Amino acid sequence: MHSKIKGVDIHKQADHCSEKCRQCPVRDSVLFADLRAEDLALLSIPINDVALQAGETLFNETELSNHVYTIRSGMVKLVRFLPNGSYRIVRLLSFGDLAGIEALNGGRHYLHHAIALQDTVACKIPIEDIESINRQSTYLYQQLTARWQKVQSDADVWLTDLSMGSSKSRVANLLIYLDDHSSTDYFFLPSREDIGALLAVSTETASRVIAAFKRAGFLHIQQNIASIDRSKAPDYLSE
Amino acid sequence: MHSKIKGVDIHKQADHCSEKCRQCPVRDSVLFADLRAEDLALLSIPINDVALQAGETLFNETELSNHVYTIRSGMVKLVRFLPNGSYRIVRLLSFGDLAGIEALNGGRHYLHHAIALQDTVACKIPIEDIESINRQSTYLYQQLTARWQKVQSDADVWLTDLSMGSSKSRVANLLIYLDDHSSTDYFFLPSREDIGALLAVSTETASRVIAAFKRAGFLHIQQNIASIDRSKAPDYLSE
DNA sequence: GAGGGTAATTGACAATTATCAATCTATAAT
DNA sequence: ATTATAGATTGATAATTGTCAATTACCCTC
Repeated sequence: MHSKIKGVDIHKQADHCSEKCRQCPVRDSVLFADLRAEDLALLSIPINDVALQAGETLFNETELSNHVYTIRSGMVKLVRFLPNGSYRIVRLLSFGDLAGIEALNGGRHYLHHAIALQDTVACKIPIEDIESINRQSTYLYQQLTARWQKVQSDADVWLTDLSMGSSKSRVANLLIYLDDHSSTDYFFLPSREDIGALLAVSTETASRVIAAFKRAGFLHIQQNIASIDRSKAPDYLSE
Repeated sequence: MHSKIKGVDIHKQADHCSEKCRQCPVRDSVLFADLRAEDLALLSIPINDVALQAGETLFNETELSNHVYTIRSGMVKLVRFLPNGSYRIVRLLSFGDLAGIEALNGGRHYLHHAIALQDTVACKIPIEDIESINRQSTYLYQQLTARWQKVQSDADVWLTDLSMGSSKSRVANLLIYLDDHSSTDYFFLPSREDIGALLAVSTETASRVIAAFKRAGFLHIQQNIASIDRSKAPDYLSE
């Protein structure tokens, strides 16, 4: 596990949000997509971008949950540590996802550790802003419900495609998942240790299967950049 | 898999909801807990109870999602079928949980099959009612957010306690989960096939572990009624 | 370019689990 | 009570996966 230092805010000083959000390049697909201009004006508390390098922590399970984070680029893993010291990655978040959504339920702290898998930029939104908008209008609720809904369906994918079946089918499903969630024809391949924690298999098993997929021509790797040839996908998917 | 017929409505005729909900014995802990009397009066569409026997279906994945269901007693399994014919139980719902919560996101159909594990009573609530209340007041949002939040934390439990580690630790964690979610000192023990689908292990493995726990005195069974002696819990929990 | 350190790969073996099959048990119907 | 039936248990074996260890590949710094 490599949980390095906390990511630093790009914009150190307070920064009135409305103008920034109106110009946000991903506004159409993120949390405030449906907000009218007058709703945006309600935001008085600064919204800052956070840039993380691979391995840096977005938030810890124990820390006060005063913000949610919209992922603008990159990828974040949500990690849960177990009493015996092992850990599991329970979800991956990418473009448009909300990290720390549980903060909206009034809890004191987060449910996971959120750690960047690769270089990541996130928009840090104070909970107070969300609640302030919610008091004045109902436009956010539809967006928030959609995010919650995605949490559920992502969890279902994890439980059915990535947590059962043989190690080969799990790894194959993970590669397809990563490829599907990439906007390019290649994607970032996590370390073998992370793949193990993603799929609940040992690091060595993850390595063996990845190596076999490379030999079979199903997977190609250059550095951490990978691509798959679906025509050579193994036929035991979902086994 | 035994997915029998659809459960029948207890109250066949339309039934104005407000009076009924005010008298609902579980109102304090279910969806409408925070509603004031004048909000309850907004409910014009009938809300009916549904009684299911073990094995009966509450809803299918393919059916139109026009209702959510508050579980008032009993237990429901959420099942996802895989392309290859196998299936997995991705969650268990009991007292106070909302089944079909994904209907609130405007989708056409449900994400799972919901099947009663034991005799179950649920309160069938039209989506239109929820939306109608939401247009007039914000009291429901806090309740709904809490339910979504529970979906997330339940999924985390599934992924960490019930989907990784040895089969023995998974079964032990399941027994503790079932015991914790029971209001009595005993609980309903699912069939070995269902335990297998819950934990992503084979039916035979589930049977072997259950039998071993019985021999060890950790688990006691009479019919489908089970209880555990935590002092005899195996020490490899969360392994 | 050389060296150091971390991650990945591979091997050998042990442990766990799935699979196939048989037997046993409990429940319901006759 | 008897029998039929489905579920539970158990056995034997094969397949998969984990574990421990060694080796190799790769990246980063100097």
